[in-house]
Amino acid sequence: MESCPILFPTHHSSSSTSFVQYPSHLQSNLINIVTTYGSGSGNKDDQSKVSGDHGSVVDHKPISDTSDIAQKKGKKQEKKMRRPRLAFQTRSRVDILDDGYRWRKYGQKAVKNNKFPRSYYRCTHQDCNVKKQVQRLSKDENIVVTTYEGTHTHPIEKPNDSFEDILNRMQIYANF
DNA sequence: CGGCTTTGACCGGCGC
DNA sequence: GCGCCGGTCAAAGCCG
Repeated sequence: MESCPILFPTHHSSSSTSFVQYPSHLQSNLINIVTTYGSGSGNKDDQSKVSGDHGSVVDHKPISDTSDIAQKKGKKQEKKMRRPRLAFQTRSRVDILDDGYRWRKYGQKAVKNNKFPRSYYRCTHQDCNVKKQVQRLSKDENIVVTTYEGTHTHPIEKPNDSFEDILNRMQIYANF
């Protein structure tokens, strides 16, 4: 996997097709980028009311409006905190890509159509609610799909060559 | 020792 | 209502 610098096109502009070189030490080659928005998945996120009580998780305040009761009937129309979701596929032998941020694994679940489990990570920051999930495709063991959800509210910790630029581009995509 | 991974339980949404 | 399915929690243990 080493010494195979792959280029991937950034298709943000219709005319100019820029390429970003992928460092070989990342042991991964970017294949595809898909940006979606959390319209379907609700932001149930942390209810902070588990049976374990006094969980005192992050004081994540929901976006409860004044007329939340009235909205409860309508619901699922707007709001839902459309946090941007960015998914990109890489051809890599390792699941965890060092993107410069520190992640804490908080779950691992097996999905139906894939024999490989999906890992859930969260950015280890107090105010940073960025999550990401990593999954390896069952069809191609070499393909790893990494999905980012949210936007970092703090600067990157370990700048990583081109990866920072890639992430920066992704943020641009995510915003609009 | 501290931070992180592991792992089963739990929970909410959705479909039957 | 029940069970599947995907996402999260949290106790315990691992590892530098």
